[in-house]
Amino acid sequence: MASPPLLKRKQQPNQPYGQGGIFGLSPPEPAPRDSRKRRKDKHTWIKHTLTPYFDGHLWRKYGQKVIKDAPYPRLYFRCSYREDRRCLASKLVQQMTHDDPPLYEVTYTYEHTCNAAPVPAPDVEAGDDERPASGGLVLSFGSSSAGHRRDERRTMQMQEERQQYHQSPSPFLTMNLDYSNRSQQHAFPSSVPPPATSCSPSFPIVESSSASSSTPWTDDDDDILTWDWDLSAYDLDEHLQLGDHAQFSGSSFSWKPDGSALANLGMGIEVKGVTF
DNA sequence: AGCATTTGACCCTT
DNA sequence: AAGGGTCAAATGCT
Repeated sequence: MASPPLLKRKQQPNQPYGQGGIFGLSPPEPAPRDSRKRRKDKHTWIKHTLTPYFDGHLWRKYGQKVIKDAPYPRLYFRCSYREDRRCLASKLVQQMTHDDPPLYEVTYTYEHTCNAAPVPAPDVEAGDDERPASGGLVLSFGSSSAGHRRDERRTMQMQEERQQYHQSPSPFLTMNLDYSNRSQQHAFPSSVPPPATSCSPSFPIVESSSASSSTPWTDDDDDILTWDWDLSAYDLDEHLQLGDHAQFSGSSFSWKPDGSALANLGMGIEVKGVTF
């Protein structure tokens, strides 16, 4: 039996996206009647990342479109709290390279007003696919408890993450942020596995913590340092989000007698590692 | 059954 | 007119 035709409700002329905006929401600005300037008026910022679906916010996909001269489709997301909390934050994700892992350009529009998580800092990025200089360290922000998807996807992501770190010419320091006290979840396109997740808190996502228990980090792979952090203790996500890869150089962190460590990330950010 | 995602149509901007 | 952004019914998943 043939599929019934898709009948789309026509919108009223002179009322773009319905009266009062999408889903009856008013735009954040006083809605000037010169609607032709609407798109330009949007507050947007661009970020390059290797993990575009994993920034500490809960997104809902609402569209996908093939863009002319772009090798990959563009994915459209908006905040899942759009209706509940009148949050107009949205983002579009465009894969830029076919590298492994690929680099994505994420364009954010409007900051989150849902109070679910801070907005990303555009100055902390993946560095446009530039690998850190030799001798530098990379902080890779992953989540240990953000999702609720299938185990097989977790496994796939695990492999993806491993690949990512193995390909780096310089050491990685992986910070596993503990989001167990948050209600955040993350949206992923079906074709892209989500980052390693667990319903239980504080599981490392890259390398197992099978090494000595005397230190909070493991070094069971020559170039990888894995280290769990308790995000709830810091306002770290004011500056860095899940999936961000922030580079900092030099020996700017030190151990403390109690097993914790202090890391100066620059940019005025100082974080203290905790044992687990 | 409820919710999220998919996908073609519609509409706006350039 | 072309390209891009969003809508919303259909579909899929849990």
